[in-house]
Amino acid sequence: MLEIITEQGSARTGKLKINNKEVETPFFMPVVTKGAAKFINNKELEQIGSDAIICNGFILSVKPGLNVLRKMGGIHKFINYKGAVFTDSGGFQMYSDKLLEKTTDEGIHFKEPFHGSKLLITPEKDMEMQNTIGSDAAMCLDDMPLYGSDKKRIQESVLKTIKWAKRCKKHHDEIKDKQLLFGIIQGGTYPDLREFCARGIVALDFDGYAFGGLAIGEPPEETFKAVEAAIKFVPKEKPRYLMGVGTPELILEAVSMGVDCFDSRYPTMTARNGTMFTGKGQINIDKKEFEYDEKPIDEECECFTCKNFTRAYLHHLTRLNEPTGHTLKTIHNVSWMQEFMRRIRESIKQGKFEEYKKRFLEKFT
RNA sequence: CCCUGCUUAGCUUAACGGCAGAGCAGUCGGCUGUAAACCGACCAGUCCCAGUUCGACUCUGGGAGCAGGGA
Repeated sequence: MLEIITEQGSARTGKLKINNKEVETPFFMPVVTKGAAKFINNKELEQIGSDAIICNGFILSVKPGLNVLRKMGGIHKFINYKGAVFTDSGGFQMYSDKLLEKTTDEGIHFKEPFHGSKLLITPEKDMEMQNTIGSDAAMCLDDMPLYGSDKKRIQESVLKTIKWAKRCKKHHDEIKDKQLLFGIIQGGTYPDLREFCARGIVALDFDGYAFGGLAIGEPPEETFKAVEAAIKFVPKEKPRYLMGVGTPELILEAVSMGVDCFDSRYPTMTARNGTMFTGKGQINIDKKEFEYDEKPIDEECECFTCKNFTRAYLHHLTRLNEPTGHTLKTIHNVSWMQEFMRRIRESIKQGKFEEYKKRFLEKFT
């Protein structure tokens, strides 16, 4: 479970122990939806300091399917990754109108991603799925409303999310396994609904708590308002997970509010599109100004890409849309992000988090 | 010197005589629990000069440039 080592204000650093894996908090999980992040393999993810990743239980249960996962000895062995594996429930895939058919009280009716046939995911099935996959931490099936939904819809989502969480918890308890189960708190950007949902979810006593349905287009102040409204009701000794976040700025702010855990496709997706993290802010390597630039992406970065290749070369590869370029860019962004998390943890341990945050934000424009 | 063909945005090209469009390149944004090496915006054009016509990238005449062929 979570062992808190140092606290500074609401920010804390600690160790999350799951299934004899140990992950220092706060940490960032690269998104490994189908068992592979794009343009970077799982060994590379390990090597550059990703102690945890998140896969998608729903997608994996469709392909390669649960039989393969079972026969291949579970997710860790199958994808050859030693760190902690979280799985997402598939609730987020409601966000894709290509996948979503409808939701009922029973569960989510999906269109099967590869053939389009209909597929009902219930909380119970979802628990079986994620447990068969063998992840270290599973997520409850939640009802994820689109950004901009009216309050009535968010209210409905909160009630459904709590109801499903109850069924998830009950079924997960029956399975009897070391796998952790996280409850997800919805509520859009309405503080009262966030509070209501947090109380309802926390009452069910999960191993960890996630804030869902955020960072989907709302302004950052709204994101934080929502987290703030909910996080007060989450027990201190339980890990808190802000799903889908994100950018360095958002992570810093969330850490100072007491969040321990993040995941986002942001570093890998933006890398492919040319956006590179540096200590001075983001740059787009696709721009002509880097054509003759002999510097590494970030002069203070120690990653494989920065130690070996110039901006000019990465610019060139990007222009030609070369897969190797995408790989090198992805390695940089993920490495940079993991180094960023290390520095956050270090600064909390030294009681200098607020100074670190301030200094970072001054330079990161 | 003669004959033939061609000329539309930086490049490759659309448009019965009826609103000059597109792809690539370029510039600028965006990307946040990934069926997304993506999405959006902007920039920019009829080789030149006359003529016919309500109206010309399109038809006629002249010129320039390029390519091929013949002396």
